[in-house]
Amino acid sequence: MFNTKDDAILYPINHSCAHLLAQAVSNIYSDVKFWVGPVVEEGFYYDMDLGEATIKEEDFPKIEKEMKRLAKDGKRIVGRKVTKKEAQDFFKDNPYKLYLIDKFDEDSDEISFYTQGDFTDLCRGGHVESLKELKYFKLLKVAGAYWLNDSKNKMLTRVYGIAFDSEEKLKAYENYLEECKARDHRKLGKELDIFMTSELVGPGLNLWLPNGAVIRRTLERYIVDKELERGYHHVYTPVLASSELYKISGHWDHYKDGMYPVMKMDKEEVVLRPMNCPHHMLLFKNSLHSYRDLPIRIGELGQDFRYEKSGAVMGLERVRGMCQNDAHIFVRKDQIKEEIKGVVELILDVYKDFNIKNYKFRLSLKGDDNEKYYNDPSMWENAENSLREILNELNVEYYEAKDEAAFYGPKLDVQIKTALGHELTLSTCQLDFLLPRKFDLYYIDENNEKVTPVVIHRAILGTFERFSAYLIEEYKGAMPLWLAPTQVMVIPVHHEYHLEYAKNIVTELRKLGFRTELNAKNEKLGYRVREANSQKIPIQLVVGEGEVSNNTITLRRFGSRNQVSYEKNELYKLIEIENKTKFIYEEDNNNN
RNA sequence: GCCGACUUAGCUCAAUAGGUAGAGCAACUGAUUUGUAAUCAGUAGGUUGUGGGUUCAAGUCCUAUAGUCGGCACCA
Repeated sequence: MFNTKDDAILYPINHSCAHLLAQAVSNIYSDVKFWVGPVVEEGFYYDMDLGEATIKEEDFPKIEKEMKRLAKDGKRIVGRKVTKKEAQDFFKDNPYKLYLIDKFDEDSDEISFYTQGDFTDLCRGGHVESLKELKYFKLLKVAGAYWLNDSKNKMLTRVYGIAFDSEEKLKAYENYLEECKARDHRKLGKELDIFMTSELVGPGLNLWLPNGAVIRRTLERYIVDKELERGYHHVYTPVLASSELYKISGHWDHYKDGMYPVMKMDKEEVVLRPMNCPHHMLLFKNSLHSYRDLPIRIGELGQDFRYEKSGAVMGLERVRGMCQNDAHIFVRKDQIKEEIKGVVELILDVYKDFNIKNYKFRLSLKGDDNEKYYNDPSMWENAENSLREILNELNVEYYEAKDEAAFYGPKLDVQIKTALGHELTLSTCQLDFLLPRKFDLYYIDENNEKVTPVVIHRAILGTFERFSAYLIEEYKGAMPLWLAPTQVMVIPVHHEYHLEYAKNIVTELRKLGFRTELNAKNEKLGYRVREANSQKIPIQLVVGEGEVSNNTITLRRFGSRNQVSYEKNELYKLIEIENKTKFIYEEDNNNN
């Protein structure tokens, strides 16, 4: 919607604006050493080493004013080629630029400078003609960012901004930011009483309030039923295990720091489990399997704990206590393709029910770091090629990403973007040749030989925490009927005269399985309708004199001002069908 | 974890320059007797995240600590 990076018009504007920002900063602050200032999907940023100085958000007006002044002055932005020597001389006091220049060959003819007035930057170009064209821009935020994206390096100051070619677009962007904020699941989660946290419990450990519990329970029932339909077998395993289990699996070496510390008792040493795979490996090992038994699909709504870094914790999106919609599928090599197809089908099927459309399949491949990935090149090649082959056969669109695999194998991840623009993995399907070996798993093949199975790790809803967060943001808190915490609110026009009739409706609807509440407060009807709307209750039933005498109900939906009267049973049937079809509401901008 | 900011009533927010905390909503009580997005009045509600410090005086300044937020790094 606001992609500045791939927009032919906005790219140069944002790129030049990054230079303008740097120029303004260099005029205000002394001894600033600049790193780079690229255009990103939403705007641009510039990274700089300010020495002892800091830039705060309250400094933005001052910097913006200087940017405006420079822009008004309207210097031309002029590019020219320079030699490596020339570049090195010019930036001799800037180790960051020298690092960049160093990457060029001695006789490179690709080094260029861009100059506007008294400010010159090393840059490969892509600018507007003159600073005059930069009129509609805004600085957005300031943050720290490690040089070269490496936490071992110095942290530089990064200032983000965005620029447009018209006032309207800038306004539209500001509105869009407001809209995004309104969708934030943390805000809605508080307003709609979905979840809470407490310092007495701890960061990243969420408490699901009754409304959130309904959403979660509905998701749990839904996905377990879907999986049972597809031949999964669900299990329960403990959230604790001996630390030995993770030493065998290899997780200990890779993720020790991300695990809650060991609890020591007399002779035992246990940890909170960070994932369910090892437990499921043991389940497989519990009995002897014939090649005829495979695939074996073991599912669990597994509660896990990970000690996420304090800066990473975020609402229900990144948490320390989570419940995974997990499963491990034990297959023969010849079944891999079929089974992964089944998983992808399930994902697509589920996404349809939730009306999830903005997702991308990502083939997550290993990187070059041998510490990070299990060292067995042929295993990796095999696994990565299998996944790629399957994706091509399935004819689903996907992109490949290096250095995104698990330590034990490549993944097929489904990536989504949250209301606040974070890219996250919602679903995942991982191919693993390693853990079965580590646990000495085997089945007996047709020649009576022991053969190691392959494991497919998969999570469709990912974690209930993250999936709920995503749904809340997608639906703007207005859950479709089948997921709504309170599905029906019955409102008698008069809190005494029509109470009996209203109560009967509540009883009848509850018998039909609807989560129904009564609002018979001594308040005006308008007030109680307003309450139902601010709680985003999908079905609001008003009954008064007319309804009582005709045995009817007047239906009002969340986000709509229409009122329609129905014969009682007719209405019950209508909403029963709607509940089953997982009806998705149309967007309505009049919602609160 | 790192850089920066923030934290005042259940919620959303006020409190000029340091002068002893205030409003709306919600809650409670009463009046009102309601036909589709706020009926009226009253009552109660706070060791200003927590611990130190400066000062005659701290919500306001300093310091430590916790939590939250924005990024970065991380994400099995």
